[in-house]
Amino acid sequence: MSQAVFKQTGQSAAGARLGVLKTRRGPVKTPFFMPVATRGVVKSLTPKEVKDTGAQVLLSNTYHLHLQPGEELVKRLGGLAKFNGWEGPTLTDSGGFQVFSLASIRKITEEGVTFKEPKTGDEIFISPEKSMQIQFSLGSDIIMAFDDLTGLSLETRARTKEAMERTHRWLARCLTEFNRLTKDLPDGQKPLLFGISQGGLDEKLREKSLDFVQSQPVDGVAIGGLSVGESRAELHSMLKFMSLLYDPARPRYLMGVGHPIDFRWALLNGIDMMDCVMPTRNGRHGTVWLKGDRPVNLKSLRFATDKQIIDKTCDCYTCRAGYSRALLRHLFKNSDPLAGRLASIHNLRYLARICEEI
RNA sequence: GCUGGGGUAGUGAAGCGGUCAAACACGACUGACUGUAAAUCAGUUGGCAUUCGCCUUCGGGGGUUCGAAUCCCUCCCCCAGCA
Repeated sequence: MSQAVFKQTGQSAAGARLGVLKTRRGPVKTPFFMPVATRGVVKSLTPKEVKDTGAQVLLSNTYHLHLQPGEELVKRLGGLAKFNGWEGPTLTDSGGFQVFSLASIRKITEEGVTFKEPKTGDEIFISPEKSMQIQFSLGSDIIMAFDDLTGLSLETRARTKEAMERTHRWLARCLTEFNRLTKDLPDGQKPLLFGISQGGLDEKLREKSLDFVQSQPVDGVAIGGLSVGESRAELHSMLKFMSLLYDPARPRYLMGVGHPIDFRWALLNGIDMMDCVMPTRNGRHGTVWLKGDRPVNLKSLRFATDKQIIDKTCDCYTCRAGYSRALLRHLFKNSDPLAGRLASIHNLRYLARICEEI
């Protein structure tokens, strides 16, 4: 762990932490939201469009980029930033989420996880070491530990403790490999490494996991294993519980949360950074947020003759440029990709503004 | 005018005597989406009732049959070829 990666600079009137996270591509202001660029780009958007929403950091994915086009190719092309044109820092997820989302095609052993891609027939093995190597080759600025994430169904719930313990063992291996890979880099050029805590909806496990991760020389602490199907009340209650357990000196990253209501709650409970597919996926599917965290589906018939912009209080490109709800509905109904782009921009700006205004 | 093919729910298109309110696709409407197997997925889509169900439909009319979108007669309309 390099010294003073994170510095708290204050607290918002509402109670959110304000601070600065230092990365090798420069400092970023916390709190911040990371748009998801799984395959290297935020679906359908240019880097400039993403940046103009106020985004500072992008999230990309180890698993997907390893499959296609492969980290060696990305490395040869100069790393992610050169490859995709995003000049700010990029955080890469470790492939851990795919242990959960691709549960039906994967097999976990202590050594690592084997995935059998149904589309390509490829068999992919990812271990903690392998995940570090891939992320390092991709040129990630914030590397995530490879974790074992389990769901909430009865049979997976039984695995919560086991998954947490394995995540801890794997974190140790990640650290060793990370140190090996980065030992020759000067301090300012090292990527950061974040550890991930698990524990499901069990407070004791959560506390134990946070304690363990924070005992390790990681640059940041991530909360994994939430937003996997639990109720809002359960999510909020756990976030409140954990808010008293964080190391004040390190950034806290809540993985996968992006519904504005949960987002605000997290910020008011000590979280500094988040990512989520919701603004972009829902945007592409036609749903945008209105002031008050109210989602509306632009495809709905009731917008057919609506001359208003999405939200007159919004300063995103889509709203400033004056695209009416009626036009957006028309574009959605005709499958014009511009519709999803404009809605994604609006939703990304919506979350960025929460960070700026909370 | 002759010969052949065809007219099915918003559209295209199956069905060719009962299990047909009628496959499937598209369209339409509604909903879902939280570290992206997701520009995706689910439900509804004749009327009424919306729980069993009831009613009216497959170009029009008339037959045959216990029973027809499906067979026969007739009329109307489309398409192709020949006059």
